Formats: sequence, C-alpha cells, structure tokens
Amino acid sequence: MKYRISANVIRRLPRYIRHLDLLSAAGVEKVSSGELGKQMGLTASQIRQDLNCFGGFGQQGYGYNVRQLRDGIAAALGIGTPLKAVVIGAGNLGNALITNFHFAECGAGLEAAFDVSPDRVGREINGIKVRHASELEAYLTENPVDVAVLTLPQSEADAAAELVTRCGVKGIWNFTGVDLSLSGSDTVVENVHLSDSMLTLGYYLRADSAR
Amino acid sequence: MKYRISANVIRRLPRYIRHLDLLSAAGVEKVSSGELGKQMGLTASQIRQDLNCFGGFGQQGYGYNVRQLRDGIAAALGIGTPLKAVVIGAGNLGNALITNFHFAECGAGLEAAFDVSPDRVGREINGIKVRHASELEAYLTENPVDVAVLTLPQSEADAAAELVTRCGVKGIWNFTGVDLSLSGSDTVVENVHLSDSMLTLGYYLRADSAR
DNA sequence: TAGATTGTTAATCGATTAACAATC
DNA sequence: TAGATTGTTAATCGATTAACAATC
Repeated sequence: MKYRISANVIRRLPRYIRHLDLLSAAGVEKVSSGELGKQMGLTASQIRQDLNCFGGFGQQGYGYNVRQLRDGIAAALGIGTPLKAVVIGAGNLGNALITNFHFAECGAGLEAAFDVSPDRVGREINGIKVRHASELEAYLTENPVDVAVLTLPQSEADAAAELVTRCGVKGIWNFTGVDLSLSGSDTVVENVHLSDSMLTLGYYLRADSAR
Repeated sequence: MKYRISANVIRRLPRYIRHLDLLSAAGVEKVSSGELGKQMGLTASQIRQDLNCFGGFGQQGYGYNVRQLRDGIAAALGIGTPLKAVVIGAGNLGNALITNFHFAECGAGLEAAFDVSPDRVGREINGIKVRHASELEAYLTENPVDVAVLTLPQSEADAAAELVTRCGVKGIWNFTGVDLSLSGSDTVVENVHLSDSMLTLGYYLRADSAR
C-alpha cells in the first residue's frame, strides 16, 4: 500500500469477490480481464487497474486464476483477521442482523449485543447474549472491540457513538440514519442510510419513466 | 432535466435534505453555500454546482432559504408523488423494514408483503397484511406496483426479480446480496449489499490502524 | 450604493479508458 | 516461436474546485 487507493476501487472489491465466488462454484478456474469485464459490465482496463493496486495477481498470456485472485482480494480487504464487533440496539433491525448477517464471511466476529428493553435483555439471539446497555462501557473496557453496529433509535445515535469511540472502538457501522458528528476522531464510519438508498431508487425510477 | 445529472449529485441530495431538516428544526431560516459547506464538509462550489442542476434555489447576496431549498430538493427527488411498494420476504429483515422504515418519508407507500412461511402468511405487521407468495403474480396484475423490496433468500432472488419485472414493477430495492441478472430490462435496481458495506468498513479500519 | 452571495464559466484534479511494450 | 493477455504508461473524460461577473 504505497499510495492511497481510491474509494471507488475499494468499493468494487467486494463485488469482484462475489463474482469470483460464482465462477468458482461453477468450476471456472481461470478468467481474463476481458471476460471478467464482459460478465461484470466493466472495462478490461478498469479491472486490470483495480487489481494492480494490490499486486500482480495475473499472469501474462494466461489471465487470472480465479481462486488465487479471490483470495488475493480477500486478503487485501483483511478477511482472515476478524474484527470484534458488538451490536448496539437489539430491536427489529439489530435482531435481523444478529440472525441473518454473516459476520464471519465479512471478516468480523459478533461478540455481544446490547439493549435497554427488559423484553430483550437477557435473551439470547442466534447464540449472542443481549446485555443491558448500562453494561456497555464496562464491557468495552474489559473486552476491546473493533466495530460497533449502531441499530438504535436516532435520538440515541450520537451519544452511543461518542461512548463507544471513547472506549476504543475504531469503526462504526451506522444504521441509525443520522450523520454522526464525531469531529476530530479518527473513527471510521460506514453509513447505511436506507432512506438515502430508497430516495435514490425513487429518483431513477421516475427519471426512467419520464423518458 | 435537460442533460443527465451525475449519480454523485443524486446521491448527495438525500444528505442535503437531512441536514436542512436539522437546520429547520433548529429554527435556522437561511443559509449560504459557504456555511452549509462548512457544516457538511463540502466546498461551497460543489454545493452551488449541485443545486444548480435543479434550478435557482438561491438568491444572490442572500443565500438559500432553508425551507424552500429543502422542498426544492424533495421535489427533485419526487417525494410527494409516492410510489407503490411491496415487500417480498417477510422474515427478519423484511419485518424490520415493514416495522421501522419510514416509506412515506421516502416517497413510497407500502401496500403489501409476501412470504411462503405458514408462520407469517396471514399475519399483519404494522398494518400490512402478509400474503402468500403464490398470490404475488395475481396481486401485481391487479394492483400495479412500482417498487419491489426483495428481502428473501439468495436462492430465490433471481426468480423473484424476473417475476416482478414481468408484472410491471419498475424498480427493485435489493437486499438479497445477489447481483441480479436483469439483462435487457430497464428496471432500476438499487442494491443494499450489507456485506459490501461491512467489508469496506473493515478495509478502512485496518488501513487506519496500519498508519 | 456597497457588501454579500449566487449562478456560471474556466481551471484543475482524479478516475476511467485506450494503447502498447513486456512476458508467459 | 506465435498468440494471448498482463502490467503500466499515455490519453480522455468527467467531476470537483476556483474564479468572477451578475445581481439581490
């Protein structure tokens, strides 16, 4: 990682992995940038540029070994050295993530969940114990955690972000829909703003129909 | 809409709305591109360029009226003429969306949900009736729907996308994690690939720590 | 009118695409 | 060796930033 790799490149990497997994599953062993581009709707140039940010995965005159390329990208993303994660807010959405989301496949390990509702505290969801939010600070102090998944009400978002950051959490997966104000800190925030996504869909849908 | 507006601009619009709502709530009535930029971490230039894609919301020497600008952007996004939506797959995630997501605020109206599980079919979630998936095709034929929200297992994703597209659905909000293969159709697909999001977070987190 | 701030044109920067020499 | 395809440099394209005249 000599220089800064653009966010566009990084955000394409998961898609490469997904597509390569599909090829692997279909028994394909090698692929050229040209073919891969055709399948994924990208130019061969772009693919070669993207991949060369991370090193020479390919072989001239041959192409890329599917398995090897997949593993190379996975390594670049850091899958393999899992990050410790906790879910904060075990309501509907938190529940859905705890139950369905494959943390392990994304290089993370879910360790605990927190909530305030007596209905939820004490329960176990998919093997994860739901603790009371009042224990959060003590927990983070004793068990260093890398990522906090925020799935709590908007009104609590900023306070929770502040608390976890103070307790050493380095990344926030933010489902609250609020733009967190963590000025000054070097915490990495990944926003999943579902409203933004729906609004964008709506825009293109209407733009399309207008044609 | 004389020319094609870049996706970058479109994806910033929801954020403008969110921030302007905050200002409104705080009683702020006017804002200049300079101030707004400082608050949102954008350049004043970019803000003026963005806004001018949609028309002269501002007034020279004064700035932008917060309320008016907010409404202008909302209009550009088409909030106000709601799109009809159905949720397909009423499991954990579908449930969470039906219960928590504010469709109305995003210019959509949720009309129905579909599932195959006998535990879920017949139930009502947040006022939305869960119907059996076998009724989906007939339903869409009788009740034209704009958007299908796909929250079903990956194995069903492609078939569901094909069916709804065939029945006139113009937009898909895709939570399945699969890259849908809707070759040829002009359906708009908005992907919410949570794994991609988590992987990206992991990348930046580790890149940060490495420094 | 003078000051502020927009709308818009021009300059810069970065990302994508094209081209091609290196090499398997 | 000849053919294919990479890694990498150069050209193009688009997006962001800067500048400034228009105007409230």
